[in-house]
Amino acid sequence: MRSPNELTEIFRAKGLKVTPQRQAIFRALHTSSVHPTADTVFDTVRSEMPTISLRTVYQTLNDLKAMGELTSVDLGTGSARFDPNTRPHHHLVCVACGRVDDLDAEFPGVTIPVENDLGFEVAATEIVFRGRCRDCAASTHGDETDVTASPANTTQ
Amino acid sequence: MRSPNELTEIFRAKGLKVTPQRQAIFRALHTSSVHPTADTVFDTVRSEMPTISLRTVYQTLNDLKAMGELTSVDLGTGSARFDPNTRPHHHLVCVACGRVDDLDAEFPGVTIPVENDLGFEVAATEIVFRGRCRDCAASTHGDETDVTASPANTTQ
DNA sequence: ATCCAATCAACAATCGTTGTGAACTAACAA
DNA sequence: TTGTTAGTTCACAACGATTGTTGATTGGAT
Repeated sequence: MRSPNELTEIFRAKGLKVTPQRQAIFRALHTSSVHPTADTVFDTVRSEMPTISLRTVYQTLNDLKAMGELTSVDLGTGSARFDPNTRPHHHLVCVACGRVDDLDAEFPGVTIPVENDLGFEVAATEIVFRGRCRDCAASTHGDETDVTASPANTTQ
Repeated sequence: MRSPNELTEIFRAKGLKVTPQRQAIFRALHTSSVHPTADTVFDTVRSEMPTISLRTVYQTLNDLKAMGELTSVDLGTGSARFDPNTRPHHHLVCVACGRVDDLDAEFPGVTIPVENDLGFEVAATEIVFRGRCRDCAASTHGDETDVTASPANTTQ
């Protein structure tokens, strides 16, 4: 997570220009608490800069990703979410509202059991908790939709 | 995992007709060890039934999913993978060849730490190990591509 | 054998994302 | 300031994965 006033140096250091579009996109990313999709960023930025194009949003997001200033995650929600948190962490995905929260925690015990070892070289371990966020859990008592826990990202 | 000869009863029990297409798709799913994409199933079935359409494959796959005979997982590889294993399990995803393997193991320690509790009601926990499968690990020594472990499904 | 609902498959649409190329502008020098 | 230029923006179209539509076909209970 970077403070908005660092952005000038971040871009300059890579030889990239500091355009109003990039500033707005950067700001939109760092003020959003949820992990926005490209389209969400687009909508946010467009409210203050109506002429910006979705293409520019994608391009800038990818530039920032290439610079290591953000990561993108695909949680099976249909579109990629962009995350300014570049440290290793896991995710909480609300199946009701689509909200994605970070979980900064370590799970040292999570390794492939020897009896299941297939010679797989693990580079990264990702844990996703699916369920209902506090708000959705509170507001949906009685009219449960289908939450029957399927083990992996069930595609919609 | 079901044996192919169960399929007649499975379909009949749901009032669905046992068509040659469905038989072929069912067979393709249960003989493949990797988790095939719809397109992979399509190619497999087409080799013995050249007239089948991709649309029918998607339709049947979704029917089987609705019947609880398979699950679909989105591991950020660009397309959904279909998995006849309907019991809770986790996945090993090869970043080099895209292969997906099941991991039938329990991780009882994987719960949201109390200090991170946001009132989230967990319905399912999914763990994805990303790295290189045995074959790719063996064949890529020396010409490493970018495996820099980002914590969550890095979108391509 | 007949009939009706179920099924098939060609076609086009959708959604998220990216390629292209021409117009534009931030950054730096004069 | 102004000019130059490399780096940017953006309208348009393309792309891959998936789904909707629909007319024609067909399974199978009667």
